[in-house]
Amino acid sequence: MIGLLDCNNFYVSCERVFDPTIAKKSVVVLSNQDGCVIARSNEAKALGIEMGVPFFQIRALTKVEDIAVYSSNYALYGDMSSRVVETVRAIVPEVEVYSIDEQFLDFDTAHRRNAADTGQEVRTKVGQHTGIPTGLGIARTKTLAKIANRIAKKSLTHGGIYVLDHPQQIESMLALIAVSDLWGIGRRYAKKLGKYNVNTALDLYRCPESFVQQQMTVVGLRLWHELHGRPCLPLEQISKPKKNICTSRSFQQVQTDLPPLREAIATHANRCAQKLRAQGSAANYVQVFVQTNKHCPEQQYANSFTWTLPVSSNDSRLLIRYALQALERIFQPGYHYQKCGVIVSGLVPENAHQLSLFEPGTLGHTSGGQTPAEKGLQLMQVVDTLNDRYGRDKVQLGAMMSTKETASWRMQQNFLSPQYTTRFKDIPIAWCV
DNA sequence: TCTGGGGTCCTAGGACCC
DNA sequence: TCTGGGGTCCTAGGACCC
Repeated sequence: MIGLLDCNNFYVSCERVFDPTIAKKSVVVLSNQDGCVIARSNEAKALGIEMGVPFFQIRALTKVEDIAVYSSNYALYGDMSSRVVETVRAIVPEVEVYSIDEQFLDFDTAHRRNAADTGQEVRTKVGQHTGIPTGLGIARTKTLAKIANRIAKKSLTHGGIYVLDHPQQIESMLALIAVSDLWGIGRRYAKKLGKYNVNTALDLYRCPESFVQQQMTVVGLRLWHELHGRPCLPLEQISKPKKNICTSRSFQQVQTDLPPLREAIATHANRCAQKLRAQGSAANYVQVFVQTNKHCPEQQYANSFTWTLPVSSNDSRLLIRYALQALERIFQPGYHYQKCGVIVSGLVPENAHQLSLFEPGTLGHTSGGQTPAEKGLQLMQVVDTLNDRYGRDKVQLGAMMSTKETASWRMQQNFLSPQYTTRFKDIPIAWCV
């Protein structure tokens, strides 16, 4: 049996753990730039606040209804997520961390009592150790576990846990679920299936296999088998290294000049390099993109440029250099830029990268010393160690740093909670920087 | 008139997830 | 005035190989 453990209203719950005064209040958490609502307490949902609604549309309501509003605090949520996973693993070792607030649990290899009892123990311990409430669905496949989890959360009578196993029980539950609510059915497929009068999960369950394959390819076929209790999606305990890494942000205010864009791109390129080093990868391609605000009626512009690096790299200095050259190629004066970003791709293991024939030091000069690439890697390791200990970007490159004139691109976070679990990193080490 | 039979790699576009 | 930021997989078609 497979379990899906899902943290209830995760970001809201994290904020509540450290501020009990909002335990009973309506709470919302906003996306970056305080743009959209991305998490809501049950009370906020009851007020009709939808997922993804722009904040400005509900700002008045938050005043009237005395709703607590938070900017997203990913340092806090990431840390709390790790604590939840740690607690779960102590009871059920075979775990797939699916997202920041969801894990799949393999109850079969846990060699425990029945899944429901073990699951209840997991929920209790997570609550005790972290203060985060959870819902748990248990079934024979991941897709059915997702459904069971929905039932566990929606229905108060099941106390946050639900086991979905008997065929008749599965069919009667599938009849109550819209096909669009299935894991793997998005807007497009829901619309397409609707044309064939396939509206509930049970309708899809009863479709012929050939129809599903024809209309939804092999992805849909897997979903269909999973609904019938035949696992097609294995538990993936070891997270695979990412194949692309992207860092992008909207600006606090639209930007028209090159200098603040250079600063933003340098900052994003550095973050990409950090993420690469964290997973032990190096990139072969660096892509930079810029875009204007598509919600505005004014003249639009969006463009990107991709460099192929001479050697694969995760050196912040090299990635910044290429990223800035890419920016120079696509920057056009006269536009109101709203967003920019850096994508690195063609990722390879950092220790297996292909040396360039022309890279200095790679031919005939390596006997006694290190190549520049090796030296660079060491330097980056030192920087990472310092920043890990003293806080993000305590040591940084000049290209990332702002002057008074260029700082207006940086993020808006008007409702940020304290770094409750990582606060010591805020202690400045100014003289070291 | 007829015009083989395999492959690989890359990219763009479409679909989905949180 | 104000509208997030990441990712994955699959398929079709084109270029190219022997």
